[in-house]
Amino acid sequence: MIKQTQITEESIKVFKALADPIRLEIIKYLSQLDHEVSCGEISQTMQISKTSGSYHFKILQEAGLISVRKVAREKYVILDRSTFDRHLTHFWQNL
Amino acid sequence: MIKQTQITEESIKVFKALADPIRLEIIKYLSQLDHEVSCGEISQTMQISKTSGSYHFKILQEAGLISVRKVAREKYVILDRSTFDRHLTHFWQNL
DNA sequence: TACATAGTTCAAAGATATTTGAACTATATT
DNA sequence: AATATAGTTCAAATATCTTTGAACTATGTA
Repeated sequence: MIKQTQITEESIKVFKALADPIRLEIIKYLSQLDHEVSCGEISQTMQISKTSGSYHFKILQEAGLISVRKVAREKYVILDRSTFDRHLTHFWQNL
Repeated sequence: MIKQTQITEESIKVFKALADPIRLEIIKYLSQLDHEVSCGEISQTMQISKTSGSYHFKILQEAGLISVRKVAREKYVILDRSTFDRHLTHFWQNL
């Protein structure tokens, strides 16, 4: 029995998360590195304030597009490609 | 020479267009029928006002997700699957 | 011609999303 | 202990998105 995704809040969250230039740049950056990066490093690279960074990471995380690992003071993020697959690559199957 | 899509207004428009429950329902409906449908029929099916329908169709059209053919008084819409392919199925290639 | 139908446009109102700086928590360093 | 660093939270300001109804254009029909 294969789980069929509906048009859920989940899909909407994913597309909303993708519908912003800063967040797409973050995703692009993460996809090029393909390893964990600290939030601070990304904020610096994107030239955004830490507050703004924190906001965008929360949106990305709640959409399931990144996963987060906390190490002491720092937070490391990495793409969760399975979420991209589910909602983008397999868009028609899940509609 | 293959054209490389940037993180452009175009991508943002597509994701913004997808980030709304009504528009996702419209897309779902169109994908099931797979033929031209009038705007009025969709508005009725979705139970939205014609003004609201007109607004959402414009968003979808400007994102390139539907194409439109005008026949006298009526407007017929159909999905443009190539845009979905470009931005969803081939998301990573175009990033 | 008079009326109906399909869809658009406009501006106002309401709802959401984003940015900002200040204050905060928690950890690290001297 | 004192200071610095990484990140969060909050509320206010701003920007953007969506809905609404009224007025509109264009076409079809009696």
